[in-house]
Formats: sequence, structure tokens, C-alpha cells
Amino acid sequence: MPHCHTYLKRLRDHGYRITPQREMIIQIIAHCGRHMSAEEVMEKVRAKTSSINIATVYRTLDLLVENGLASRFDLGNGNTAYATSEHGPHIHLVCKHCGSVTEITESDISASLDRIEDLYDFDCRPYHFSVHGLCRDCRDTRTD
Amino acid sequence: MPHCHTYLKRLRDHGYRITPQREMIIQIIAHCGRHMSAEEVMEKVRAKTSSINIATVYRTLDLLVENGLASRFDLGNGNTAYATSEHGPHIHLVCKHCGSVTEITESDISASLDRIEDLYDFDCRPYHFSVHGLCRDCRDTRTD
DNA sequence: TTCCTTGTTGCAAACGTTCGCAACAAAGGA
DNA sequence: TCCTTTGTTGCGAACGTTTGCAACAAGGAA
Repeated sequence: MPHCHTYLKRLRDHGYRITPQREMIIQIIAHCGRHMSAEEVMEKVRAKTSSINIATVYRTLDLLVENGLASRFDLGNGNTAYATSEHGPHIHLVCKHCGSVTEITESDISASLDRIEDLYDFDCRPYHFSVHGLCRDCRDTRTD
Repeated sequence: MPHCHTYLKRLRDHGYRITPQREMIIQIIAHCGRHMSAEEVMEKVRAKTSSINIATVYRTLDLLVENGLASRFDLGNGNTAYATSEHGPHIHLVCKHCGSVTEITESDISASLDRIEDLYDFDCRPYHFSVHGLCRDCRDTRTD
């Protein structure tokens, strides 16, 4: 459900300027239902227009993350992905073997987050959060 | 409690060769009680001997992580740290504002890990695991 | 509408990390 | 002991990402 104008409004309300580059990048990640790497966003940009600089793509994605409009995920092996945060926090199970990513809901771990807040007086903001391990298929075929 | 010879033996038992470079890197991270970045390891190396190549430092740290002798931590803002895994899994609370790192024990979140395993049939291996949020001091001084 | 302020962009350089490759050397066998 | 095999190293190039800076342009004021 893309709401590009909502994202743009939020940015404008925060005092940021709306540029053609930002509009295009927001449109791309809002319309793409899944998470994307910066390089994938770049490719979509190139397909549409005379290429935006890659530094601008990174800066715009960072801007969205900083303002809570998108999430940044560490997919392991050094890869980073982004997605709009329409559905609240995203928590991922990343398989160390095959790299598959399973999305879970925050409520599945809320008990532990509450416990951490109580014990350590630490305000958990798990907007991007990955648990690394082995998915069922990979666990069945290896033992380490 | 450094047990360099234990680490070296484990590597040899796995079929890896023991080189002066590996001995030195293992000695450095085993004797340093806290987590270190690759660059910090490199500095310690330089202080002791005619510099080992940085690529060798990264390769050795990766080797230790892959063989369960060390852990790799994502400290947020793109920084990565390493530490020997003498005390079992390390779970960190990383403050998004000041970057402070608080170590917690696995038992604090074991209930959620068990729940994830049950619900998603996913074998959690949280040897390196970070929860991002705000520490008490930073939470008290800002609201976002 | 035009002007001005200042946030944003593109570029190029730099960063931390990884990779390919030829030279080297650890470890086992003769 | 020396030889052989092959895993490891150092080097340089490349990767993905971030940064500094001068030129540009969004958006408000006149």
C-alpha cells in the first residue's frame, strides 16, 4: 500500500526539502513490497531516469531510517537492506547457511524486550533486528 | 583468562596451519579482555612487530569466528568488533545515541529464543546479537 | 514574480573490508 | 635432513558505503 505523499509530507513537516530525487526513491521503495538493497534502488532509478548519484540514494535511505519512515536490516555477510516501515518494527530470522530471511512479529519477542527494559533500564528500539541461526532446511542437512 | 595454546590446538585439529601471524593475532585478542575492532588488532600488531597485512588480520578474525573461537559484533553505525568466545554467547544492548555497549546474558532472552524456535522452526544461534535502543542516560536527555 | 537563504546534490576521494593471484612457508613423508 | 604438497600471506585492486566540498535549487519572503 504505497503512500508516497504521506512520506513526503512527513519529511516536509520535519523541515526537509522535497526534491525530485527524494520523490523517486520514496516511490520506488514504497511500491516495492519487499526489502531492497541500495544497489537495487539504484537500478530501479536508472531504469526510470537519468541516474541519480548513488550517494544521494544512500543519504535518502538514511534520512528515511532516521525519521522512522523506513528500516535498515543487517542481512548478515555484510549485506544491508531497506524497506518502508508501514507495518511497524521488522524482526528477521536470518539463516547463516542459505541466507534466507523470515520475518516475525514484535510480539513474539516482546516478553524478552520487556525483561531487558526492566533489568537493564535500556529502551529497546528494535526497528531493525536480526536473529542469526539456521532455518529448518539447513539445520536438517548440516550439524555445525 | 588467555588460552592461546587451546585456540591454536583447535585450529590445528581442524586442519589449519599455525603461522606466526595467527599466533600473534590470537594472543592479542585472547589477552585483551574486551571486544576489539580489526583496526585495534592491527595497531597492537604494529606495536609488537613489523606489521602484518590488514587482510590477514581480517582473514584470521573470520577464521576464528567461523570456528566458534570468537564472536563478531555489529555495534551499529557500521562498526564491527571481535572477541574470543570464552564466556559463551554475547548479547549486546547498543545505544543508538552514544554508542555505549552493555553486555547481557543469554538467559535474559532465552524465553523468546525458545518461542521463536517453537513457532518458526528456526535454530537460533545468537553468538553475535545486538539489540539497538537507548541507554538510560541518553533516554533521559532526548525523546526521539 | 524575483531574490535570498540554506538544505541538497553530484563528484571525487576516502573509508573499512573483501577478493584474486603469485610467492611463500607449514607440516607431513621419504 | 630435504622434498613436496597445498594452505597462507602480502600486495594491489575492487567492493559497498560515507564524507567534504563547491555548485545547485527548494521554498519562504518581499
